Amino acid sequence: MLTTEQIINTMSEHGLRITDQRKTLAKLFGEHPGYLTAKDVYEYMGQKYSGLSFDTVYRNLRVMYELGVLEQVVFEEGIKFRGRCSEDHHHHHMICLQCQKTYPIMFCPMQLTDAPEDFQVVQHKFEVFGYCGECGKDQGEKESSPSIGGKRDGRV
Amino acid sequence: MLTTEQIINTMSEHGLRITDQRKTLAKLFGEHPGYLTAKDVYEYMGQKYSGLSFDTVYRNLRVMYELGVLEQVVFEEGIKFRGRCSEDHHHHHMICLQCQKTYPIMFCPMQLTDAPEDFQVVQHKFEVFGYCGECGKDQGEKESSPSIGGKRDGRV
DNA sequence: GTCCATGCAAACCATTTGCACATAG
DNA sequence: CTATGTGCAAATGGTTTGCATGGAC
Repeated sequence: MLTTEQIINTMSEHGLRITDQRKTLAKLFGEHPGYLTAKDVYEYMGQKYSGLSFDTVYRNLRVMYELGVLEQVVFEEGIKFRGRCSEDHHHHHMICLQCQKTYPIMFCPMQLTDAPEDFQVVQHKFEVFGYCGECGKDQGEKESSPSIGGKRDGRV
Repeated sequence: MLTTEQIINTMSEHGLRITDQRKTLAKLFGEHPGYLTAKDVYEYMGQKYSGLSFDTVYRNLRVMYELGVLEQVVFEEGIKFRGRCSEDHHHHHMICLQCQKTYPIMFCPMQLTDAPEDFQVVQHKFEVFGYCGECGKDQGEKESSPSIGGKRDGRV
């Protein structure tokens, strides 16, 4: 995953101004390995910036996504963001339903999927959901305070 | 995929009233093999029912989904519906980006994914996107009028 | 006749946009 | 100093809800 500095540098190189809010965003995504919704981010940022507005968060998430420092994934509950994965080789993810951390799976099923007949493959998705070692322990017990907003609803 | 009759019967058995609109919905999903958004459905139904309201469409889609006659999948553009797949064994799908038809993939990559360490797998998603034989031919040319709203934007 | 289904209007939620002021470079 | 970033308010788009009427059984 990109580090806080890498994120800031990329933004700076592309002519974006490094405001205090953006520094905080970079830090958040540079250090937090899981997926966050716009709301999660808003709530987190809100602790530090009292007058914070939702639209600024959205704007920055979008800018960062377009710049390529953030990834965006569609879950059932909505869109979530995380720092871009710096793995270079193609891979997939196991995603923890509680803490939302992701673990790379280097195995890609496409190699083994006999693209049938005349189907022209353009893209594929392979994602595994479950509970990671950390979160597997306290199965459904007390909310074991994940780094940021982790609800154990199991929806995907 | 479920047939029109199977859909209607299931609804009837569960005490739902078979209105004309619901018959049409059943027919739509019984005959159309691809994914449709609520809007697609609304537009299609609108041709036949002039006073149609969006909320009724939503309500019926929801009821049918909860009843299990429809499946629901999250795409980047939003949620889409299709008739429930009648394949009984676990399988995945190849989805045509143009006509939205789906083709089953019986191969499941989970067997081969060495669930690493202590990760407790709960669910997985494996989806392949591309163009099917039919749609592959006229690559990006004129809109070859897919059964219902097929835009070739390739987004997933 | 009873209760569910429908249309309408309004509420709701997430996201986007326009504008004036604040501030990084 | 200038252009970009921000907060505010309002618009937008998709979806849901409350209510009274209409229709299936």
